[in-house]
Amino acid sequence: MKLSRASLHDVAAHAGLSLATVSRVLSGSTYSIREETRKRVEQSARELGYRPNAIARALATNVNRTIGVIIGDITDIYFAELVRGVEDIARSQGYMTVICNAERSPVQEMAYLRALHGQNVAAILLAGGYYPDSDQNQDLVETIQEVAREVRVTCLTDRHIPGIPVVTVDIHSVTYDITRYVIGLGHKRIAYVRGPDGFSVSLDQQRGFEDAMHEVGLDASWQLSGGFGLEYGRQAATFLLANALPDAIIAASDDVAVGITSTLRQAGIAVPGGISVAGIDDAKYSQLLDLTTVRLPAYEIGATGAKLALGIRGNHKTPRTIIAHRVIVRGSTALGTTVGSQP
Amino acid sequence: MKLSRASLHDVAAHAGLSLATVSRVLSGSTYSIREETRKRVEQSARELGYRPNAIARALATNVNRTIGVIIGDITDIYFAELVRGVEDIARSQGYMTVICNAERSPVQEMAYLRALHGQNVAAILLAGGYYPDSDQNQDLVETIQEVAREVRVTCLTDRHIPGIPVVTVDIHSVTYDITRYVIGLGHKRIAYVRGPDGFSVSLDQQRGFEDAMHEVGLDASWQLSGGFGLEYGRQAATFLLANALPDAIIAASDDVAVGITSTLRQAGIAVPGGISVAGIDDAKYSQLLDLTTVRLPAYEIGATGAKLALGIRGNHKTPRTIIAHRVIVRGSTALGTTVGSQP
DNA sequence: TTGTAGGCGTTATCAA
DNA sequence: TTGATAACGCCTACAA
Repeated sequence: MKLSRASLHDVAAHAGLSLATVSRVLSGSTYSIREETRKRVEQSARELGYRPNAIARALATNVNRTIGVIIGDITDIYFAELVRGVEDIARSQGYMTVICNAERSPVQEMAYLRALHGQNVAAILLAGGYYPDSDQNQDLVETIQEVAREVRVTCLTDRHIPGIPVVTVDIHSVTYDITRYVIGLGHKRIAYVRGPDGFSVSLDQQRGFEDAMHEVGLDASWQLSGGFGLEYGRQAATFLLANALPDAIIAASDDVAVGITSTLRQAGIAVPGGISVAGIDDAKYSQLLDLTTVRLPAYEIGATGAKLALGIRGNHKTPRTIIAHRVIVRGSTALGTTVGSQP
Repeated sequence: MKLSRASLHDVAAHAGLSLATVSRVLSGSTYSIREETRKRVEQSARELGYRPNAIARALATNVNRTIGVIIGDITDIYFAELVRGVEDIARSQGYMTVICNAERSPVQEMAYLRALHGQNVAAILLAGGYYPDSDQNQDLVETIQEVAREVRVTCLTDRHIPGIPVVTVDIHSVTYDITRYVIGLGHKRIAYVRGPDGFSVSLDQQRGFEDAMHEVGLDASWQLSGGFGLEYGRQAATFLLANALPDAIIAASDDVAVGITSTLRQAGIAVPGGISVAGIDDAKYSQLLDLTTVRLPAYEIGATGAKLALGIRGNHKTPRTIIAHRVIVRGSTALGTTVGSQP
């Protein structure tokens, strides 16, 4: 019996008061209202089961206490943690968070950007890398700029768009640091399993790896292209097993590292005895699996982005905020044959 | 320079046409419009950078082409897959999906329910179990019923609320089936690591385990309370190692099973040689880790729920839709000592 | 084919 | 302290 929902108008009629008065009571405005009147309004509202219409309210006030987060892949634990960071801050400020899963598609990112803009959200957080050379990237950048003229857009990945603040980890340093650590263990023949081809994060990671290798005069050309999922780890390991094995492998993500490790072990190769393996993320299972990795502060990135966007921190002008990462040394890497360097 | 956004009114003025005509062109209505007029409107809209205001549109039409999903834990891969199912269907029907992460809190579920209701979404999908005996459960049920009078609410877990359709897996059978499978391998001393205490899913699982054990006259009292995360698996395994070890362990989730398995192996216990371990979920890593488990059709549940809610399937009256699960036999379980039964 | 005007549910600005 | 009434931006009979 889908009754049509009671409006302010109905409550006013029921209470024998004006619309304005009822609105003042029910919108929690700090207006002075006679106590008895207030009571009467609340009573009527309750009897009629009144629920404010957020849409109408948003139209009238032109503010919507909602913050939108567009993420690259809901299946990736990195984004899950990032979202939790956003939500905690948003909730503490009385904002609701809506999550949009773009599945790493620029087309969908644009659609969500438009949709959130249309919803008049207070802020939009755009998380996840991009394909700099893709056909749609230019469109996407334009859409971002367009939307950003009317709502605060913050990028939670390292994009360089004038006027759009960025909160991110320094991806180049992440791979640089883990590579240096592995080199420090004495390994020389180090292979690197990349993320998706042409993806911004992959490119930054790759440069980090190469810079670290070149800096000590090692060959950085042993690279396998892949992705961030487990299956790429298995593929890479299978390929290496069928060809030649390195001393150590650095993977684009913990998932990939796990795929590599379990495939190697199934083939009878000890990790770290035979080959050292390191990942990137510090996913929740990594500690348990004793995986050496780099902790990416996903939660903090989300939280900091939300603070920035909501104006609790900085003035949304800070162009680039870097959140610190940290190499986490665990048991999937061990000293190489050549040197006994410090961890 | 936050220009105030161009409205239909502005476009009309710019094009020298009436508001109505412009609206008809820009809202994609199937009205007959002179081609030249249409061109002129589109031109003006482009020049002014017009973007429709979804809020105003929703207010005027009283329809909002968005569907809301409230999930229990964004960190849990089960919900990620479920959300993907919802999104695929929603997108195919031209709906946008917003995800709300309630973190298994009834209070937050209520808040999101209210908020989505206020947003006038086309449908709300409520996924994730609940605490039947918690203080807030009654409030939550009432909120659901209240909201459901005005927007289609569908539960994606086995809740029994009059008038609210349910799409779910038969959880009791899930544990029953995996337990029977493990029993069939010849194991007798079987321990069960539960989900969170008092949680609906845990209770159903537990009954499934107990029924299967009792049916063949085995003792079902070897249970450890826990949760769905990795850490509970490690805790449980640590406890068992310190006390007595069973022949087989059935875990409330794949994460828990992985926690158990790696902890046991680190302690030198072979899996499945020493102890068989089985999980529930069939998470994406389970195949790689060769874990025996039960495949929970999260994606299908999401997709079916969305179809139901959007009226593409059934008439939203089907009270209870069960999606099939399936035991996936892999290498973490092996024949027990007593019997050589069929897999 | 195009235009006029009323309404969607709220808030906010004036008066009273 | 309360009440009219004009926005907010858009859609849609109804008229022209």
